[in-house]
Amino acid sequence: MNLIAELRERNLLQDIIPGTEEQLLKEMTSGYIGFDPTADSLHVGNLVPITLLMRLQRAGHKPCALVGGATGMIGDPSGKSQERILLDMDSILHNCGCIKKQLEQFIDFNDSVPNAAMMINNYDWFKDFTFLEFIRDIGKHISVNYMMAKDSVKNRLETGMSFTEFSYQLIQGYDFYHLNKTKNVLLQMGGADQWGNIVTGTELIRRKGGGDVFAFTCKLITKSDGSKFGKSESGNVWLDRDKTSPYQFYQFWRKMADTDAAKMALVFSFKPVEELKALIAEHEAAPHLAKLQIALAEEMTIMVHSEEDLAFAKRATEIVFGKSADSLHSLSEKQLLDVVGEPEVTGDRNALSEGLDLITFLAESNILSSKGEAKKMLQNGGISINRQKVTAMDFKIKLEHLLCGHYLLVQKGKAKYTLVRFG
RNA sequence: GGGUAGAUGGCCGAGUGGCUAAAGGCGACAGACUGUAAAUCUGUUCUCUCACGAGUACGGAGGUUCGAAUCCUUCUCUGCCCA
Repeated sequence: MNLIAELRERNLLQDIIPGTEEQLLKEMTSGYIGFDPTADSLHVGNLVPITLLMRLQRAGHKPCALVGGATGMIGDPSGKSQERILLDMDSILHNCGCIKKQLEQFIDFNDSVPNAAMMINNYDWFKDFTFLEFIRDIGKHISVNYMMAKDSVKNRLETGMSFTEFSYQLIQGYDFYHLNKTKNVLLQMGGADQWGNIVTGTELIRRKGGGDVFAFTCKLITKSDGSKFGKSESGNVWLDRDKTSPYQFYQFWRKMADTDAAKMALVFSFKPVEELKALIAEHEAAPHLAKLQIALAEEMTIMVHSEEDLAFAKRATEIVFGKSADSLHSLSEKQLLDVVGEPEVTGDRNALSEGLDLITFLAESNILSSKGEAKKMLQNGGISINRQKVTAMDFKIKLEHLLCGHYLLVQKGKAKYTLVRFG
């Protein structure tokens, strides 16, 4: 399989060092991508480099996931308009651990295959590297003029940049050199914003007398409306199920704009390009069916979570968005819990006999942050109880509202729900 | 080290003694329309309060004043120019 040709077909390829395609066709090649430990979970934006590693492995090559314990301490200025706050050592180590664990589920580390994946942390080779050694052995090979010409630096010349961030490209460049020398890694991949850092690495390898190395970058994922990919209503969409539930994760893909769906499907889906093109054609003919979004949401939810999580997400979607409101009332207790999940909030059943004030309850149960907010949401028509919109400001929750005698489904807006159990 | 410009709500940005919880924009949240789309329109957007209202808040600290985001002192940080 020709990886590069496939990426090109998926409109993913941005820059490529000449000879890369030939190298990948010639023999099994080790290629790496770095992940920044900026948070304790990866998010959907990281799925692009993750799928690159997966595609690399599926094409018969050896993927290498680098967790940036060292580079994370410095802060990559690429694409950033401002100096960043440094993370403390404890968080970096913690984040590295979390990210490693997540990466493990995507690529095959089983040594029985010749192209088993590797996981490495650049902190391991930087922790004992002294500053003097570094600037003498490495810094000497790269001129300041060369470093200044990089976009990541040039863009910051006006607004300022610390020496720390300025030196970032050398640190990442050294990674490539080190991996090339010690693990025979010949390829570095990354997002388009990484090109400058990658090239510093290849330059360093060249000047230190190494052999040919290769690299390519992927187009940065952009949405048609210009907003950042991977952000949704409540911030980042994480891969960690405790931060973004499988239902929310499924919804993120399901709600993707029509104009973005075709592009995203090509980027993220592992379905053959031919199949995707057929789906895209279908999607364009009948966009209101959202077939493309659903197909992608299904594939991604299985990839990141599981078949069971997908089934759950789809059932929840049916209840939350389904046309008939009374289907909710016909469910048995088991079906209800199966479909919307375990209750996240509990309430006092005794308070219901004379009616529990909804505004007070929403605020006190922390479903909404305050009575003021609850009142505003209610006024706006943004609150539904058991799929029934509530507009009365003095609405009282009573025993007869409960589903299966115990439960109340509270919705804020359309897609967000909380299941409450009384008694 | 010298000079100079600046720091305002999630972001951008107006405001240069009371009419300022602070214009406008973006973003975000919700509603209508729809297809859980886009575009459009409407409402909300410091905190608490059903509301009246109260409390915090224009980089930090102190001061002038009946009254300060606005004036003064000082500190911190940032840009630019000179050394």
